[in-house]
Amino acid sequence: MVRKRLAPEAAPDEPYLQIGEVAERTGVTQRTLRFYEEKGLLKPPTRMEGGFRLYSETDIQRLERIKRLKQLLGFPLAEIKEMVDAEEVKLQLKAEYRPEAALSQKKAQLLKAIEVTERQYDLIRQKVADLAEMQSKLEERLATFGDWMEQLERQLTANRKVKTKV
Amino acid sequence: MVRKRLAPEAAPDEPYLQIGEVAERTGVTQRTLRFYEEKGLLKPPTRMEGGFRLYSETDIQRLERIKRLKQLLGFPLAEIKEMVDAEEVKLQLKAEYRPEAALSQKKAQLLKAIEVTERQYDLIRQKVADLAEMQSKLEERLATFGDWMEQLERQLTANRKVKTKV
DNA sequence: TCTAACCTTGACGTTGAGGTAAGTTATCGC
DNA sequence: GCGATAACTTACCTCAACGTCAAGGTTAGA
Repeated sequence: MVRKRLAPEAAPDEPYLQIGEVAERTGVTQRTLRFYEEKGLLKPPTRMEGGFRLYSETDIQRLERIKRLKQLLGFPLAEIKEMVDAEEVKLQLKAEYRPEAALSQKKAQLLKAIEVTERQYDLIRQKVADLAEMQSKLEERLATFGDWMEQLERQLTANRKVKTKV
Repeated sequence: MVRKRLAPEAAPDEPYLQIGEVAERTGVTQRTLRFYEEKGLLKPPTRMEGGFRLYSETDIQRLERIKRLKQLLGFPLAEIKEMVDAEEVKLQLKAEYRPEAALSQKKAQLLKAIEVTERQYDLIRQKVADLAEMQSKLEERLATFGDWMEQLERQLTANRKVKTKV
């Protein structure tokens, strides 16, 4: 687990990371990284001559988004993939905002992105609402527990008094 | 899938349901019901003479809570079990609030219930916060998309004008 | 009492999400 | 160019959470 070799510093502009570094920094295993790649959740990163994977900062950001969605929503990876893909459309659009051609095609893409995002949004809104309700119920319950505890305490001290009296 | 026989109407007070009815009404499969029982998520229901399972209304309520937690949190069943069990402690305490003996024992139980509930509460609070943040980000994104769409529309109509002119 | 519909247990299969091990190849510092 | 360390692929394993028969017992209604 000790990392002796330095990260490849050859890259001048962007700092590329090998799989071990990425694993360490993000807390996922190398296996998981390869697995996600296999499943299309992460797109194949660039490689060194010898085939070693080199992850860019954007790759890592995507991974973090995946982690987050997975943890927060608990959905199967296939759905997570869809969601992250939808985000990517946004970046794509922003990137190639130049070419004047194919405007209507761009519109179609944008429409789709909007649709997906809206679905996502509704889903999350619903979940927030449900969870909030659950939260308030738990609050109530904790209050009730507090009351009971007080009562119990009173009864206990009362008992002690009786016993010491006898 | 067609249900021809009526539910057992023999029970005068509480309406007990057979496994098929429960499955139909709750949307889970019979297999899942047996599986949850096996895993301790549902306690063994009462049975008819011949061994047919008979679920009470409270059994079903417990099942619904399980479904809800599973859907909202996406946790493994083992954890869901813990959570639902914690709720049950509450009911237990309420039920046997009579016996004056073993007060301190009751206190211990209550303390544990409080602890578990607090853990649950914190967890959910955190989740709500995270999801709310994600929600607002999605909102932003949708707004941005809207702007882009407007721009696109403008460009498109401009294009059309040019073409018709030529 | 007979039968259609329902239920029982048992056992094996499947899918998702990785873990683990083996054998081989790369990289890097010396 | 060598040795240590890290990565690569391939393949099999695991665990959770059910699905899917198969073979037989139960129940209610005619």
